[in-house]
Amino acid sequence: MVAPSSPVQPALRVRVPAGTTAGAALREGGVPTSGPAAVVVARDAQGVLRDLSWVPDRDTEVEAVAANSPDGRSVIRHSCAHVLAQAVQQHFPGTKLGIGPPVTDGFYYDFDVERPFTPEDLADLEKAMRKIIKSGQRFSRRVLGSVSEAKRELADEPYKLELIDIKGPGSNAGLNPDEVMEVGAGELTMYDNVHPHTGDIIWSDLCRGPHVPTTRHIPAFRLMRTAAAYWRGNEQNSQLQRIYGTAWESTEALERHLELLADAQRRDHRRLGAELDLFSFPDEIGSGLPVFHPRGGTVRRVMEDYSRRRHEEAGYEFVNSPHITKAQLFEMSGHLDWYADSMFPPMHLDEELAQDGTVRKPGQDYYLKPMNCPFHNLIYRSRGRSYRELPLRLFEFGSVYRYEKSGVVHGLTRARGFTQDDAHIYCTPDQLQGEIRSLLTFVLDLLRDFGLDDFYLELSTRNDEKYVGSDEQWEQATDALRQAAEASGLELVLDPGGAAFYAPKISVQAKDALGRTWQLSTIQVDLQEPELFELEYTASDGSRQRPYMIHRALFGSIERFFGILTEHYAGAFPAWLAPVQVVGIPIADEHIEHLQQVAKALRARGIRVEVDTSDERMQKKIRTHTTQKVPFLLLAGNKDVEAGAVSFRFRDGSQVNGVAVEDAVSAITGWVARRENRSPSAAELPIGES
RNA sequence: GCCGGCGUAGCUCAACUGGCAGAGCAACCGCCUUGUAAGCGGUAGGUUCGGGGUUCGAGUCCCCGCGUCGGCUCCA
Repeated sequence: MVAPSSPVQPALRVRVPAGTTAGAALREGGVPTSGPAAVVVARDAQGVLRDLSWVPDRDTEVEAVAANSPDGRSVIRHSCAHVLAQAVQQHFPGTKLGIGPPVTDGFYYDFDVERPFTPEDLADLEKAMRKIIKSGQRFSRRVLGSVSEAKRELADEPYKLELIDIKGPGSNAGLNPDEVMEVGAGELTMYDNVHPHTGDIIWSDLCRGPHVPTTRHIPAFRLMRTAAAYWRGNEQNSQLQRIYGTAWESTEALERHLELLADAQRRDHRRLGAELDLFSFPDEIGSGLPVFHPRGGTVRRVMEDYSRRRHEEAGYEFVNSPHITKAQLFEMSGHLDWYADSMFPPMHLDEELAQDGTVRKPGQDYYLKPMNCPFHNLIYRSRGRSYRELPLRLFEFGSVYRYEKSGVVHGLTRARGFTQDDAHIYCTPDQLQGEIRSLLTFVLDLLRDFGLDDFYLELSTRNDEKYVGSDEQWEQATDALRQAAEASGLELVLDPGGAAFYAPKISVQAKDALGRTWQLSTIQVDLQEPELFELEYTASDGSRQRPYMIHRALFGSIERFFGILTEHYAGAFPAWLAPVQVVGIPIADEHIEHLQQVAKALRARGIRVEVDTSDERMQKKIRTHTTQKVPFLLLAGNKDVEAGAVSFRFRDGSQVNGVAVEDAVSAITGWVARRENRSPSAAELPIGES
């Protein structure tokens, strides 16, 4: 999710004389103190964010941090989290506090509470928070003298005590500083919420700050949802109740954010899948196992056909492998050692028992395959290989099954059965670098063809707890990927420890129409499996050599990519992918015949076209097929029939009337053949040009 | 897997504290013959996710299972 754009003001810097508050100096300097650009905190000369009440002990310069800046929003959100915690402890006495940091687009706070929160609780808490905000409590920073003093004050807050302990002298070992706002480097501080008139301390929390000056500087917020979360993110720890909220510099910004969420909901592929009759998840089949309906099947087939063609052109060879295998294969590949938990449990076959019930013949375990690579390795080693054959690129639309935990299954993007556009490239060490580079180009080109064009790369390196192979191998493989990634010129983000047990990887992250990023293609250099499978080729000098192996999936999974595209286009697929590309709508029955002729001409040129001959009125048909997101509607009435023409109506409501049939046909076929990803409209379609 | 919410017709949703399961859309059958986002009328459609329990009586309350949604953890 991206923050709604806001005008970026040049940061205002002012000089703060010793003994003066940063806030006073900034006010003096004329920075806005109300509205969306109001100053909420100051950035000191070292770049550290400070409360406006901060008083430097010598003259210094500070910069105003506005409410509508990324840092400003984080501070507002963090302060809002404090208000939430105060409201919770008022409403539910005895509740223990976890942590409450700002996160992307909002904040959360974790609580150890008697019973989980209900939706009604959220409504009550929001009300209580509004009251607190309106009362204008001051956020007041107080430095604690010592660890023991802190522990005395926080004796009733076991989680905070734990944080103080973990912090230890001068280190934040094991804590993510972005998440744990409670303790900072150097000193322990409390933030007191102080009554604006009486000066009484109403509520306090261990916190490194900074905060907005008063609760009134939280202009707009909303509590979003409740959830459970493990303390310090560890499954072994107790589960706390988390409340998520969002907060913004203005009501308008909040509204924009909520609208964005609503848009995402409207684009949800699970919803569109049902509305557009693309696919479903029948309960009878099981969680995470989709069926594709004819319309979804068409889109999918077009995606696959196009991908096949591109792969063929790029020198791939097509292979096939079965969905199940004896355990032996995944023992050899190491998958059973590492990933047995996320594989479907084995089918035990061919066991024979004697009369007395003892095992006469032990039988075999068969597994559904979670990956295709071991099969491709077997194809590789089915005969002797020569260096002349390399690089050998084996491609398969391979269906795999993974036993995803029940809580993580999510539509098409996280399914238990899905089809990878999987390939394994076997090459010589000399070919590795060139192969990765051309692969990266190939991948990005193909993604662009589907209308995704905003990318960055992520390099996932070895997880030191979970890997096989030698340091040298990992270094070599990682370097090869890094070099290729750097050569691509795309932004490269590091993901330390994110690799699979057998290989480092580059993943292509793509942004969709709403600015959300999705991990799509992955490229992995694997030096382990060729060894495990004892893969070899004969080099030009007659020696036996071990090939390098590259794993790559481009869409990742067809189903997942389908889901992402559905959301990216909000169901309005580009015409070349649309399940139904053209619908003919007669004004009256007597115009059906004319449209049938047009449809015939289109169909002859490979266009997916239907004529709506139902009893409905023309207006209703337009509505129906517009909501079905058909890119081209062709209407015909008396005028059109007499002129040998049709009238275009597009998804956006624009129209071009009285187009000669021949021109209409070539305009549509041209648009589809060019694989235009834009939605056709009167302004976009070059009618009459061929 | 864990915590919480939800599950009523193909879809979206009603049914006050337990008291005769209902509407719109879709489907089907008619009428209307139409120029750019819903013409009119009718018919049919249900073991209220499944199983067990409490009760004179359960869509509603309790237990178990399945599915789903939001998180956490996970994601080769």
